[in-house]
Amino acid sequence: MTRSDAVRNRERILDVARAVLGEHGTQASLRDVARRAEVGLGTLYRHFPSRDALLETLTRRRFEHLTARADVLAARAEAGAALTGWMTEFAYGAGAYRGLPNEILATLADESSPLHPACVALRNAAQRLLTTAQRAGRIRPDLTAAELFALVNAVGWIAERAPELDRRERLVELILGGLRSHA
Amino acid sequence: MTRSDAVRNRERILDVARAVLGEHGTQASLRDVARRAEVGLGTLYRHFPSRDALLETLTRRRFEHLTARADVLAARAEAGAALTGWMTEFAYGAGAYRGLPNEILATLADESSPLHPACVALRNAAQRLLTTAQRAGRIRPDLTAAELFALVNAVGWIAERAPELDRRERLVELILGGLRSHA
DNA sequence: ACCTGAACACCGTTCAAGT
DNA sequence: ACCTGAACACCGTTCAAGT
Repeated sequence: MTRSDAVRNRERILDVARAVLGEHGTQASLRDVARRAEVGLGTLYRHFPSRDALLETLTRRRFEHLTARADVLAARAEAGAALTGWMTEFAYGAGAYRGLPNEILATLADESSPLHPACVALRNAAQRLLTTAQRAGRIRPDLTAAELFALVNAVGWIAERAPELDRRERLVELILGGLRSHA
Repeated sequence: MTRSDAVRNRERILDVARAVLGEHGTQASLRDVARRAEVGLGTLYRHFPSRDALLETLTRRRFEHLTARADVLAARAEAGAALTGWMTEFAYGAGAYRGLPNEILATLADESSPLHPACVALRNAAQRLLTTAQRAGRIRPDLTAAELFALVNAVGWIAERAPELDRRERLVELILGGLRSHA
């Protein structure tokens, strides 16, 4: 049986973590989180043994939503529009915390991370949308899911460090349409 | 007159820094650099008051070369090919140290950094190539230099954390040509 | 069953003391 | 004119001691 003070601490940590990571990004001080949650440092580590474990809990819902959205869009929209829409939603969602696009791409290559499965699920969602769009002849057939996934994360990466480039749909459109003139 | 031990220390620090940053990227421990250079920690800080100051010295030549290359390519090649070539060279050059694309984009918004002028020069070089390519009708006229510069840095960013995506020319081609099918 | 904070091994940065 | 390393204020992570 989990003690009531334990569940209360867990909630406090998560609430504070959301605020602190929202302010300082994924590299925020975990000590600071423990302090502001008025909880011993060991308590934070007991509930979340690593930064990625905490991040996994904070982003789980959002990631699951994005994974599900891929299939919803694929069912409702035309293949090209579905991919465009998902890329935009993903670029905004993955930018929830500064440093998250970085974390996602890094975690994809780190099987030991508790965040790994969620990232793989996201990449697989991109893969399904991509295959459909390619079958419909809307996306170049040589594009791989790894490339697509890297590029859409790059959109989030760019947006978070160039204030004048924060409109994700614009960057998504540039990448989908290319930089060349089609006159 | 600068003392001979001072110039020797400076060289030692730079040699070691090249190795350490090559191994651990731009976030490498400066303490580690001082230790391996067999130099007091204060000596490192005397020669390079900040991480960016050290980085500026380490990358100056490379950045100047890339800035100059923009004009060489513009003079020799057709406008579209010049831009493609420069983007590829830039993506490889900016990836000299892990974390450098990140640093470049961040520094562009930080006027107080000793690395700032070099980054502005690079962005201006991109601007010149872009304008020429747009006048020649090869690149979409609504693309801004900030967008182009962010995207080419993103190529380096992607390449350094996705081992299977390390061929910069492929990523440059995807961004220039777009993801859509042109069948 | 869980909480706590001291302890350990790191960091970047500054600066008084030395040569 | 320059070098040195202790000192300060941080950090992530672990773990013996407590309730």
